[in-house]
Amino acid sequence: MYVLIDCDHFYVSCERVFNPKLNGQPVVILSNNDGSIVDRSNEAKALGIPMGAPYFQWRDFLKRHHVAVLSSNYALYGDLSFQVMRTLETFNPDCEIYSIDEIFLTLSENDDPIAFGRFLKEKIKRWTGIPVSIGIAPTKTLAKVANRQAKKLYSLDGVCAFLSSEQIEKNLETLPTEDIWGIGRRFSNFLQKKGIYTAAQFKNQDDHWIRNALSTKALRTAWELRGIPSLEFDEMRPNKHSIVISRSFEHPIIKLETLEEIISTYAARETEKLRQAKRLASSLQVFLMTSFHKPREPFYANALHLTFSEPTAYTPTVVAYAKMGLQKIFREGYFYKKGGVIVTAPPLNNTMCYTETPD
DNA sequence: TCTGGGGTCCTAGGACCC
DNA sequence: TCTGGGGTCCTAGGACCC
Repeated sequence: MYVLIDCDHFYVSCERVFNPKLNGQPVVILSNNDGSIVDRSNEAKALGIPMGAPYFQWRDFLKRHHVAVLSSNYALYGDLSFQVMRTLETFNPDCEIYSIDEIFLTLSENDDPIAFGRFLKEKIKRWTGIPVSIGIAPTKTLAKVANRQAKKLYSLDGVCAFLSSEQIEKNLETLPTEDIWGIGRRFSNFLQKKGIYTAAQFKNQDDHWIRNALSTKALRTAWELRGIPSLEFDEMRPNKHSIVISRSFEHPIIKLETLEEIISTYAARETEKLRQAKRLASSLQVFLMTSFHKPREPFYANALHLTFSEPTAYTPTVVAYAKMGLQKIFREGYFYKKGGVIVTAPPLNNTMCYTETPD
């Protein structure tokens, strides 16, 4: 059996650990530039505030309803995430850290799923202050579904285990395709056009059809929904393959020189990250785009991939390449709203290890 | 005025080689 | 009519995730 532990409205919960006055209050957390709402408490959700909503559109509403509004503090969230993960590892070392607020682990036959889930939930809350919900099922994808139920049905008290195929079937019949883990908006729209609206319908489709019409990944998702484990369980967190720094600019930018400054800063910061991780970048991608949200203005987006002559973490080299790429994709006369630099740093091996360079 | 940032995996197609 | 075929590596782009 697979167990998925998912922290409840994680960013809000982190803030509450350090400011208990926020308990029971409606709270929202804003994205980097205070651009949009990236997390909200149950109380805020109950007011009808949607996830991802642009802050400026909701500012007055939030004020009127006395919603606490906080800028995000990723250093804090990273810290608490680490504590939650470490707590879990003391009870079960076979953990797969899936994201900042989710962790998978496997359960042996002998354990009572519900009792184990309750035990973990209580320990994490007591040791870290973070509330979690727990889903338990025969596959990771089904554990996701169970976790959703655990959050939704108050009577379950945060722990939901799928212990029979009847129970699984019943849940999949009411699960819309767009809420299946691994099926996004694009695929879900496509499926609906074909008359497939629920997870139960989806999993019963022909294998060849799923593979050809969607993807091999979607096929694996179907198997998982049928109860056949088809996703890997990575106990060892794989090394990152790429590092991204990208930002929406506060104001639209027209001039190349301004963009050059910004892109150079991103590139320089990435070399710091590389050296911290003791990695070398083999290539770099720089991208640039105008706003998605201005249908009347001309849209332009472009990206360029450049490979270094040899893997590097040397700031001047990376900055020079980033600038060179930028100059090639830059077009006069557009209002640029977002840009970024991605460096790809392949998994570690002996020859690619970073060693001190005069920098 | 103002709409997030950081990731993964898969595939099709081109370049190159024998 | 038909112009070699197969393997491998790389990249761009699309789909998805939190």
